[in-house]
Amino acid sequence: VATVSRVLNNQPKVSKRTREAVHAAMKRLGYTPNAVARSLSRSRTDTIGVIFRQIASGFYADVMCGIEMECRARGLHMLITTSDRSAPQRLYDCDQMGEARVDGVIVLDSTMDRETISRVRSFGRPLVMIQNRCGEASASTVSTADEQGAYLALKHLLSLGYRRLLLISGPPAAEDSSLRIKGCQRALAEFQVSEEEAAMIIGHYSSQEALASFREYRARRGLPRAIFAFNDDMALAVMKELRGTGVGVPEEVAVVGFDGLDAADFMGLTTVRIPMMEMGKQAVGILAERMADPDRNAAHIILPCELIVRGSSGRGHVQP
Amino acid sequence: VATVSRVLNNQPKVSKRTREAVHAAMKRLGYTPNAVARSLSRSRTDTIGVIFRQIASGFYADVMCGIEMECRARGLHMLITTSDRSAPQRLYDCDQMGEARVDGVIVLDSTMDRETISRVRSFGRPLVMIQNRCGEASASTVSTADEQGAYLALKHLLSLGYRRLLLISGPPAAEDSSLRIKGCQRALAEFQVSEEEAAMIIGHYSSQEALASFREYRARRGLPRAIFAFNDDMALAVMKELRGTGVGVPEEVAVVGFDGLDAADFMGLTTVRIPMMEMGKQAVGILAERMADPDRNAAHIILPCELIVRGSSGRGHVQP
DNA sequence: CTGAAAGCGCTTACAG
DNA sequence: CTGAAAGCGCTTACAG
Repeated sequence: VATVSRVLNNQPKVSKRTREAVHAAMKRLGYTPNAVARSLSRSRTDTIGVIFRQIASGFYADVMCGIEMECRARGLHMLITTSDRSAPQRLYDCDQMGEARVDGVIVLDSTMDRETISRVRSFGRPLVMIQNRCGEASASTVSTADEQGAYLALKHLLSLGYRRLLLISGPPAAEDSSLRIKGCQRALAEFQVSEEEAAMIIGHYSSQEALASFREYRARRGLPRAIFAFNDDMALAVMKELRGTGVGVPEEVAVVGFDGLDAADFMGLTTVRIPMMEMGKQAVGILAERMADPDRNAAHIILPCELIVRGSSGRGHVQP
Repeated sequence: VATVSRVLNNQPKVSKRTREAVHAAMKRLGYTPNAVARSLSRSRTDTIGVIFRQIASGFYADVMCGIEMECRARGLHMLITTSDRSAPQRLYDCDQMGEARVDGVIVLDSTMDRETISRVRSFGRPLVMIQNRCGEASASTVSTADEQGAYLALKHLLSLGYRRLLLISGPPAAEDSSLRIKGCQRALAEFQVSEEEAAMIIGHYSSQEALASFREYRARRGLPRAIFAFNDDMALAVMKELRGTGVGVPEEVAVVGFDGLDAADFMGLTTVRIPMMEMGKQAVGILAERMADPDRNAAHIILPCELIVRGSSGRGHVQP
């Protein structure tokens, strides 16, 4: 038994002869190692837990794709769960993940609450947070240059001459959303445009909520000249709403999004592209390093993002 | 130890007093059950393996969402892997899943090869295949009314008066694609339109491959009057190509897809909507039943699909 | 109703 | 280089 184990783990101290004999017997008997037993004795599962806000959304799916690729490359399993649920359910799901003894966790939910995070911390395993650190100093993070991306997007709109801007933000507590707001403020300052020229409504990164807020805003204040939504889902929903109500995009209202989904490409939406797959890969990379060496310091990776200009932002406002 | 186990599993033969004492001690010590050990002794992991063709694609992501929801509802973990890889890599990934001792497997890849499937069968666990049974008589299946859906789609185009049709199919070996071809043939027969009026190119369910085939077809034979692509990804790619080259959709070429992605809604693409989440849920449902009772017969579920008419198919060809 | 004991299938010092 | 033995943390008959 011990020798078989050594052969399976490619340990050096086995004679060529027995090694071959073992391989032959394994083939003959159709033997498959039992990873559960291995996990128990090694107290290591080679499995990472991934907590997403939701699955069926372009952004999360793309990041997950990167995570999956890198897991495969490193021989890791992935256990996934979704966090867009009621608080008790979410805590329960996290506990389940903890009981499964994952070796590390990736959280991808910029709206994640503190309680859930602290539950995840209680696993005592390395944690990597994507897009939001939730104030967890000891967690590693992978994010994108949110401030800069938003700055570029708003600068783009401002330099085309648009004023009367409308920003559609994420949830107030989301770190990436706050950073994007900062980027917008920087652009406004640079163009010496007062912040009154840029109204803001909260869209919670949800196309439905963004749409509801937008309709309300529109009823009260009329149409803005340009809209910058902090993700593509919201931008696309608003763009569809505008066109559906006979408003020309970009002729009457210019629209810019954030993320770089395929759907944005299809729809000709100007956006800020985040390297989603790369984020997923990097997250697995730094997680695996901390799993191998738990004393390693938390790493913080910030990936660049890029403004992609398409039709929805138009060629600029004709100055009077 | 035994008593603690009984408490954790809510077994009846425990006095209220000890039960409470155990709970108190658990809380005090911050005890978390070790699911790995439980799996080893029960030889059951409460985990299902899910093999997708790819993750970052609307169709798969939506089905996965349904799978995840149902897994949560039933207390199952899910281990996922992607099958859109080289054959050796794919086999290796499946072996890894087998070693992890999943209790059951869901395969969602209508292009899956026989060898991989037989490897998955060798786990000796229940298997549910979504959209394609790959000739595995003993596997349960969940699919949609492919023949009927395609029939409705083509009938829609034919009844609008379009002729000179172009079908863009999936891979020849994919069962759902074959069924859709049958549905198209039925519609053609019903309209007494010869099959020459409906050319077919193979798009392999891939927007890139479909686009390449389409360009080649167009160069050789010119534009058709209407296109029916067997999934939305291909339909959207072709629609974008047409508009990008100055061809009006639907004025010059009508386009219809299949799947019912959100992107199709955004783009105003007429399509056949498949209940993707429901497919995922049902797949977990019948898998869990077979996990509980392995002698149960294979189940075969066929969910309805529905034609959603939007702008891309137009109001019909003006008869000369 | 409760506890001691064997067993799930590995890994890993420990002898030989 | 190889095998016997203990141990990973549960579950489950088996006694009491």
